[in-house]
Order: sequence, then C-alpha cells, then structure tokens
Amino acid sequence: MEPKGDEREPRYPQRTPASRRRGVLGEEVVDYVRELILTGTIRSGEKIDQQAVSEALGVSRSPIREALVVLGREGLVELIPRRGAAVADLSPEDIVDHYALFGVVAGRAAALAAETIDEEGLAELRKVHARFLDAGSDGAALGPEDLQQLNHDFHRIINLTAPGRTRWLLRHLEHSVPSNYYEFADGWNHAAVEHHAAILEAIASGDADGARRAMEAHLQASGEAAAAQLAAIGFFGDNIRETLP
Amino acid sequence: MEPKGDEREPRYPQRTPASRRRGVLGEEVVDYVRELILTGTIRSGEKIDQQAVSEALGVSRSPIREALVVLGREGLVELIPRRGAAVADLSPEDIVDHYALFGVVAGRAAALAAETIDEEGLAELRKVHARFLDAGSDGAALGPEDLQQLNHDFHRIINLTAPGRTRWLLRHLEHSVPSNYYEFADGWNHAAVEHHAAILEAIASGDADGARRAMEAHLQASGEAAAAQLAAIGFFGDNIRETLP
DNA sequence: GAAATGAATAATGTATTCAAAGTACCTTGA
DNA sequence: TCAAGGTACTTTGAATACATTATTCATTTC
Repeated sequence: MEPKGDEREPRYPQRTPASRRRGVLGEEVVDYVRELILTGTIRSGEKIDQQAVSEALGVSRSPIREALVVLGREGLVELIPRRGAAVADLSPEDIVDHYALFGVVAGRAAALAAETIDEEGLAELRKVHARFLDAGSDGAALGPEDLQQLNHDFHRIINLTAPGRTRWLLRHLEHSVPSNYYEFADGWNHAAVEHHAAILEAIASGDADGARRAMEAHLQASGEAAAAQLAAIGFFGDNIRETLP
Repeated sequence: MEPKGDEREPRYPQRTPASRRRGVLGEEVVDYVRELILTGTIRSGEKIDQQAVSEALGVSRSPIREALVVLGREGLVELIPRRGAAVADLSPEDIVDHYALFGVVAGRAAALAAETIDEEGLAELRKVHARFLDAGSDGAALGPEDLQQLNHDFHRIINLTAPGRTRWLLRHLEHSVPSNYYEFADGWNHAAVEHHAAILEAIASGDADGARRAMEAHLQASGEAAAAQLAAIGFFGDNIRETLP
C-alpha cells in the first residue's frame, strides 16, 4: 500500500527553533540541513525540496536558498542550476580524504603549538587530557557528549596557538563532517586517549614534527572511524554495497 | 565640493555580462565582488552596499545576498547580522597563513603525485614546464596571462592525481586569493621556474617527501609575493602603515 | 504495445514588496 | 557649545509574487 498521505510528504522533520532570532535564519537552516545529511536522514543523491524544507521550518524559501548555496560551497550538497539541490554523492574515500586534509592542516597547527605554546596553555591541555584519561579508566561516568566536549577542548587549545586563517579553515573542515564518534565507535574512546597522549607528549617536549605526525595519524584514524559510522547509518546510500563484500 | 550627483553614487563599476545565463546569477556576483576585493577596488573594512551592487550589475538584491553569504563563508567578507556586509579585514599575516595552508594541502597532492603519477601525466608535466622555461629564457614572447595559464596547468596536472576532496579544497583555497603574480612581482617569473623545476624533479624521481617540501616552499614564496602585491594595490587599507617602516 | 509529442503541473531563480532594525539628522535643554 | 533624545530616512532580512524552465502524464502515432 502506498500512503499517498497529505499534499506533501512530510519527509523533513518539523522544527520550530525556540529563539527565532531575525538576521541569522540562514544559519539555522544550514545547521538543520547539515544535520539531516550527516545523520543519514536524507541520503546521498537525494533531492532536497526547497518548499518542503521551508514548510518544515516555517520560514520562507529565501533563507532556504541561502543555506543550500552555503552547503553547496561546503560540498555537502550538489547544486544544479534550474534542477535544484541534492545531497552530494560522497564516497567513503571522500570522507577519508577529507580527514586526511583535516590532518595536514591540524598537523600544521600542532607543529606550531609545539613551538609556541606557553606554560598556561600546556597546563590546560594536560588538565583536559587528564579528565579524558580518567573517563577512560574508571572514575567519572562521562556520557558521549562529555567525551565529545573534552575532545573538542583538547583540539581547541592546540588550535588556539595557530594563526587566524588556520583556525578558520579548521573550523570549516570540522563542521562539514560528523563529530559524534563517541556514541558509535566502540574502542574509539581508548584509541583517542592514546592518540591524544602522543600528541600531548610531542607538544610538551617541543617536538614540532612529532606533533604534526601524531596529529595526522589521529585524524587519519578519525577519518576511518567517521567513514565507518557514516556507513553504519546508511549515509552512503546505494553505494553501501560497494563497501560491503 | 561634493559631487552629490545622481540618486546613488556609482561606486561600483557597471557591468552587464554578455551571457546573462539565468540560474547562476549568484555565481556571477560572487566573481564580480571577489574581483573588486582582490584588485583593491574596495578596501578592507569597507562596507558593501547591497543595493549599489544590485544596481551596478542590473540584477535584484536576491542574487547579491546569496553572493555575500558565499563570500562570507570564504572569509573575504564579514557579515554582521542586520548591519550588512563589509570587506574582511585581512592582514598580510593572514595572506601568508592562507598560502601556508595552501602549501600543506598542495604539498600533500604533490606527495601523492610523486607516488602515483603515470607516464602520460609526467610527460605532460614536463611539456608544460618546458614551455614555462622557454618563456623565462628568451624565445616566445609570452604575456602575463600566458604565464598564468602555464602555471595553472602545471599545478592542475599535479592536482589531478589527488582525490576529489583534495582537489575541491585546493580549488577553494586558490580562488579566494589573487592569482596574477606575473603582472606584478618582477623576479617572480624566474623564481617560479626554479620552484617548478624542483617540484618536477622530486615528482619524477618518486620522492614524495621531497615533492611535498618543494611544493610547500613554492607556495610559501607565493604567499609572500601575494601579500606584497596586495599591499602594493592598497588591499590592506589603513593597515598598510603597519607593513611599512 | 512502445516511443514520441505536447499540454498540464510543479519547482526553480529572480524580482518585488514589506516589516523591523539601524543610522543620521535635527531639535531642545542644560 | 555640547549632549541627549526623538524623528525621519536607509538599509537589511524575510516573505511574497512572478516568469521561466523541468517534469510528469496522457494522448497520439507508428
């Protein structure tokens, strides 16, 4: 049977943001659509209906269009003039590649950190890492989002030593890709702790090249974890058959 | 005296593209404004009036807004909700940093090229480089835009060996920054030839790490050239005093 | 019965309109 | 003279309207 349903299939989860602050509606829409994509709610190649999104969010098509253009630039959405927008057809290799790029850029930031970080920053880095370590061993029962936050803090402290443009690029590379490993990958927690330890050690001892390599390795592993997670939630659409024997 | 003139000051050079292909007006506007910024026509911090651009190009404000959002994401324009858009306040250090990032990403591509390039690609690379070399020595009188093109081809051949996402990022990093060194920097032609020679040699001999380092060095030098050029055209606005003794 | 053509329908890109917020200017009072 | 406050004008962001192009579906023809 086919649920012909209403006028328009409610393909997009309705959402009415609490604070509808005028002037940044486009940003809200970007986040909304990005989440739909990264959670596998809409799949690779699937078309994105402007009016449907517009109705789901209760805003006009203008902010929707802005958002789609932005996501097009991010590479998460493919825009074909006069034919509309579709979720970009990214392969697992693309995700791994993305993280490799993330790695070389974050590696550069780590190398800079090894050379320029001050005592205060280093102390903070150790503190965050210690809490991260505790969580892994036994103690405090930290949820996935806590680990998420600690991981984020760790990287942020390092990246703060980098020049503005580098931080800017890192932000962009981070956003257009899933960031919730800790809910999924099982051994990830343990692996991440080890990676962070290596990065911290290299930075603390002023070993720029070591810090770079450790960070690159960390993000390469992250890339594989991310690709696996995306595959698990069906992100890769039909291509999933390509990744399974 | 103040030329109060018409209703609105024609601050922006008028332009009515020959082929006004419907469906990509936003892109045209992006290119138009980007050029205004990178040529120093509008300076750091200067406000960008939507209606003025709209009138200059003869299109409505809708595509203008889309374009400004895109340029905001590129980091060339700063968007403040409800207050409008202004040319981003980039410093010479930001430009150098941008090229350093360009360098690590292009370096990765060069390293991959050293490992994976085939005979055909290598032959083409040599061919392009040979023409580049000729231009430097004596022979064919090549204009700046020819050199520009040869330089672009050289890098494109290398980047073609890289995965899709890497090429995507390289495209973006390239676009948001000036690319017409050859009209400006005097010794640049000579320097670029040497850099390219080193890169080519490393790639040809399969020396991935050497190719990476050579490419990074090349783009670091490019960054300094670009910063100097931008300073020369007054890109940095008032901050230019910072760069002069 | 299948392919092709054409009208009806839907969706896109751009223009226009409208309300809210910002800016500038002018008055007024100390 | 200068500061504070209010009013008029601009400009922005979002919504709506419109024209054009895709797409769909039925009809026709081979």
